[in-house]
Amino acid sequence: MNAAMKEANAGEGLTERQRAVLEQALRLLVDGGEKALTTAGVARAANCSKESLYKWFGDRDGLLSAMIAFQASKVRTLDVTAETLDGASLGAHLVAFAKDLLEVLAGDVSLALNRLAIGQASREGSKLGHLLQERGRRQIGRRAGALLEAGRKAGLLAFEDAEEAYGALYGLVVSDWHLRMLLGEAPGDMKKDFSRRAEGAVAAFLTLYGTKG
Amino acid sequence: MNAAMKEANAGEGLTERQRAVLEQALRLLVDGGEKALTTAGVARAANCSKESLYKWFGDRDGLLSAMIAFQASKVRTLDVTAETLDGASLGAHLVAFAKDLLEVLAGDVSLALNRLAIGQASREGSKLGHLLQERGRRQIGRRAGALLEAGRKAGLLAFEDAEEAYGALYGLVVSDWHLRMLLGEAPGDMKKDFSRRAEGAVAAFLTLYGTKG
DNA sequence: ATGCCATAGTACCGTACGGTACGGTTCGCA
DNA sequence: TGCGAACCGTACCGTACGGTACTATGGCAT
Repeated sequence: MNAAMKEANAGEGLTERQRAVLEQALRLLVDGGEKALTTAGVARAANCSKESLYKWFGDRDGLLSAMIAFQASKVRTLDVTAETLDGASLGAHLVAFAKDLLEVLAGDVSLALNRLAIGQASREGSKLGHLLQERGRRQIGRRAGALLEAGRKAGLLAFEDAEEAYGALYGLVVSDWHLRMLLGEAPGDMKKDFSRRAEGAVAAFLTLYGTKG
Repeated sequence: MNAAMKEANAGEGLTERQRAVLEQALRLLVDGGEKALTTAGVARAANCSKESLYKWFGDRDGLLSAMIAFQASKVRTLDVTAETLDGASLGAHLVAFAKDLLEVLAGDVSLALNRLAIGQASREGSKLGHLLQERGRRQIGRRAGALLEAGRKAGLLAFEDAEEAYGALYGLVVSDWHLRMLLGEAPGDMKKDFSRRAEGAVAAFLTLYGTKG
């Protein structure tokens, strides 16, 4: 594996070593929160030197940004193939999307990064917040947008503003669960309800935007 | 004003002086985030001594908890009088509730306290998170619950699980706006849409749970 | 007047963190 | 084999914060 290969398959301009370091940093963040994410701690956990951290990422904020970008680069939302949709398959796709959304939001890495970005949102013009928004929400929003658009093209959904319809779907699926998990409510207690919750939310969404009613 | 009076009209066991100090602490938090909320900074801003802070609130976490409890004690949700509801007044009440909800969530003190609690959620068993949840959400949830129950008693709403119906209303109203504001998106850009948003959400909610359709 | 209590202001201490500098080691390459 | 780059481990520095101690001051009751 030459240098070009190393740089290529990361999705970002990162070497394997740097990705391994970011992985350890994420682990630290998940386990102990932002307070545990010290430069010395990352260096110790990843068996690298602080000097290398500063050389690679500039400063602590650069490390945080790199962690967000790295995590986002790992979560690739596979685009739905534009197959022919009928009522049942649209419903199934929507339920699958809803479950995935809940699973992603309840993931410990996602929760930790959201907590990190929110905690830093007051200062620094919320740079991390915008990064997280851009890298995370845009991706999953596109998948939903494509799905909704396909449903409309197939005559199964009726809406004028796709953004509004997506907002309704998101709200029905997530409600205040995300905030509650961010505030510390154990996700473990909730995960068993994800399926039921996703199905109920999709049923309500189809009542609002489906053409069958 | 005697000592008993001082203690009485706060809603918490706080003297006027202590409430004034907490007010300054909230101001500091709103302006500069958690990083700006140092014991020395609070003492300087409130013209009090650090020793008094520790005497009154124990330690820094006690100060944070007191800030949350104090702020919650200020926001009293006036319970709706159980008047006779018709379709129009129920809709108006729901829209008013939705607007209030959005206004509260977009308030800078609310955002700052939520950011604070979320930032500390990883460690300490999320004590602040539970406190915020208990003091804030329960209040507004009760108001919504009473309203929904009144609507059902009047034959205007149909639902089996009030919690589920409330979750749908909340999701339709808030969607991901709260998270976006927590991540730093300027609330100023959104506030002008609150009315339209509240009305649309209530219309969708009535489509789902109203008895007219 | 006098003693008591609460509190402001300040000085102080220990610690922990961000960031830098330096010696020693490994590895690729000529 | 020798050289240089990258990097690890550690030591170091300045700063800032949480928390404590001490003094001074003003009000209040006896």
